[in-house]
Amino acid sequence: MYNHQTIEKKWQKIWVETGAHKTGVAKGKPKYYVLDMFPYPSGAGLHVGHPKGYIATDILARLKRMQGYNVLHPMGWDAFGLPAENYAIKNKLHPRKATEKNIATFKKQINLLGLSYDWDLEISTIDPAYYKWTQWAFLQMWKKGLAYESFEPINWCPSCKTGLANEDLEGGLCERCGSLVEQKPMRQWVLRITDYAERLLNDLEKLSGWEETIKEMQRNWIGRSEGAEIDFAVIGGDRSIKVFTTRLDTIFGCTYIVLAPENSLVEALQDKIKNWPAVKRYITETKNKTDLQRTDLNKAKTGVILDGLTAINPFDKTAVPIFVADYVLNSYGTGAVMAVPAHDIRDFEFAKKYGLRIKTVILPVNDIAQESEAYLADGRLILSGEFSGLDSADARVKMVDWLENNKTGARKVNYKIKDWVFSRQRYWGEPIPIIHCAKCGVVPVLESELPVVLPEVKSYEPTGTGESPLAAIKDWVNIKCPKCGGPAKRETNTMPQWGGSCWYYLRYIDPNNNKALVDKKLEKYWSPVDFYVGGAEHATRHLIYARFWHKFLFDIGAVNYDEPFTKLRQVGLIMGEDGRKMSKRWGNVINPDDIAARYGADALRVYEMFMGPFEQAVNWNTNGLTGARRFLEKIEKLSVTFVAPEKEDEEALSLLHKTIKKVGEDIESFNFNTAISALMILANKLTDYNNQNNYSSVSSESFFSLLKILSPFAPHLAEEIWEKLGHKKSIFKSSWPEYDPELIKDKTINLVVSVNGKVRATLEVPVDIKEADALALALQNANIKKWLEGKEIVKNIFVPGKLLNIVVK
RNA sequence: GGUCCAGUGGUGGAACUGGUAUACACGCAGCACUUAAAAUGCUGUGCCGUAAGGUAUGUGGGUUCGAUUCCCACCUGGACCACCA
Repeated sequence: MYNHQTIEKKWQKIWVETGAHKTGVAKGKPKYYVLDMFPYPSGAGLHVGHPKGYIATDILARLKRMQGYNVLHPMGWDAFGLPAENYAIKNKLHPRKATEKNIATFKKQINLLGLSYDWDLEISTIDPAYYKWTQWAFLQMWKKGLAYESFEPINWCPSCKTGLANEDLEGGLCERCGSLVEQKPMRQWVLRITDYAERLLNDLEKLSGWEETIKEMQRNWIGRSEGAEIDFAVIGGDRSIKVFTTRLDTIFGCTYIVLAPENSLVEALQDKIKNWPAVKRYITETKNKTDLQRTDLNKAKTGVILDGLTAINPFDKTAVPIFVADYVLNSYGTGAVMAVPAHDIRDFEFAKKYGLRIKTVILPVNDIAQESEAYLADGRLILSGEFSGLDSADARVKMVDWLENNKTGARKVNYKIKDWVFSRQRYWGEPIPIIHCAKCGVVPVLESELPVVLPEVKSYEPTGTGESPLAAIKDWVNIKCPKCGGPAKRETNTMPQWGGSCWYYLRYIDPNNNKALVDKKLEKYWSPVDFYVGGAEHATRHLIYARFWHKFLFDIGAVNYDEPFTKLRQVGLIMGEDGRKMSKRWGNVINPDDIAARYGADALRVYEMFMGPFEQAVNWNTNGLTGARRFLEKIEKLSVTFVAPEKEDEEALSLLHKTIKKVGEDIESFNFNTAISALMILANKLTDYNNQNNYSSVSSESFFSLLKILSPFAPHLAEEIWEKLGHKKSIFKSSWPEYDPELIKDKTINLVVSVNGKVRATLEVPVDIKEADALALALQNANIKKWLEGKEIVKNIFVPGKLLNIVVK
């Protein structure tokens, strides 16, 4: 038994006093940048699930330091944003006070676990010296035309009283508070992330260190589709209708056109709509629907015809009716579609309901088409003029050529990703550094005037007016125009939380730089982040936003690399013992402080890494901790009872070297569970030997190697034993042991002998045994003889070093 | 509906590139130590069977000397997206 409380307190104190975790910058050493996604310091504090990723990166950081790297391993706070602000409002505390308090709690909890962060580099997004550069980057985007004002309807959360980006929704609900999100037209700042869509997509190919699942999620989110934009001339109107389609091969089956209710063409027809009360009513009804109601897949499709208007199919010149229907989204493509009911489920459903014509123009090449539903797959074209007889894929190419030759359409690529709604009508965020002048319009704040500091307000609750609470501070809002000197007003919207987290990993490199976003020499040394770890929930938000921001910084020459994160791993959640997410609501929260106090931080670290594969969600099980604790005690006991042998035991020594190899490899590949399992097997072996002999199996040098490979997992205990065994300098100043390739080679193996694929014997033989010798040995084996009796040997399969399979009949 | 992932003992899980399935740990049972309990140590532990042996990686097929691993179909669960034309 060891007293974890004494040991852990002691070493945590020593590490601080000796500056053990200061970032190394020794010359001639390679660099390694290990980073956690920095947390929002919410009011609830940490539960045992939060540190899982931090423990993993800590193990990696400690390994890399011992391997002789200069390691950058920092931590900071994503402290602006709705959660912090909502917490502050609820608890009647100023957001800054609340945030500071939460940061203190988080930091205390993190430090209990013996994590080796360099706290000298700590940053916080709410620090004006930090957000100066968030604002600076925004201004650079504005200069390049990537930040613009828009008046389109956007997602509006009536409870948080702010506009939200598409990425902030979960199934039509506000991701923060769960309220039904409305569509509300309002002025807002938007970042043109769509300009980067192609690069964000293509450069995923470069990211071989990312898990395929995350890349796939980003591909889906960006949602690239190739197709054609087609002009349909309108009879009875002065404008043509543009539609986007990926299925140009089906155009001869187009029997009507549908416009989204918000389509600008519908607006342009205002005069006519006056005479169409049904249309007017339909549009009003649609506007009153929430996004959730509108996109409910179960509801029947509705729509209304634009009487008297027809559109002309450029291919066959047929006239088709035009409808307005809310199953068409204005935000995608042109907000208008050519409806091909025979080959699209949605159009099929709509056509059935309104009795519209269904014209089949694609026949399956092999199967038989069913008449009761739309045929969606590719096939062979019929009733399609000169294109009849072609296969779909071929037809799409020829038909788009035809469109371009006839100037009635063109090739077109569309993306699902939308521009990033970047303003929030809330207090707790970075002020957008823009001034509105009555004469000059939008004027940027001078770079020399940055940061625009978030002023103190009396009431920081959201107003719901489309302005943030900042609008109420007259002497802050009213300002002279930097261009003409006339009266002007500051922008009162603030940035979303995702702004500050787009570039924080650069700030750690150079946390006090007030002259530039980052010193380029330092950035060149440390960038990119070698290993990045965080939750899967950031796959399509933070990780897309940060890649976009970083590419922009690269384009303006502020950084040297165009992808910020080389390797990326996601942490699997730790669920409650009941299998539900840990939450106050279910009363299943396990607090890391309690566990560390009772079982020790080292046991907690070992247990969390041993629970299962790193990426996978696992249920917490306090019983499982005893296994981790027993393992640590076994090691401690080995150290206390250590007696150096005259000669090392060969088997134990070989196992040690195999374990050194495995643990090093497993840490780098994040297979912590198998690394710990290997350490346990080694500890068990050494313990067994000690129990059977009066001395230990390996030399003290070898035992030190065991301590070293244990140390990233259980740093406190490893330090303590290391010191007790006579070392003056920290174990983390020692170097990671090398395994001896000769020692890990097996001299003999257990050769499996099977008859017809069933194992009948295992023979201990030299590793390099030849087939003939193996067969001769096998044929002498009594059990094998029994199975071969009366049978004829057809052939033998021999896998050197593994098995011999005798096939009989 | 789309995209992706997974399914192995009572439980968490392991198994390299197709080559001894169930490593390691929890739990459980028995034993030792103890006045007793806890702790610790030892032994056992997929299922059927006294054993020999048989059988087992969601289900059903296939390829193979040999399949948890590869292929096809289905069932179940999860993640993300979702009227994206």
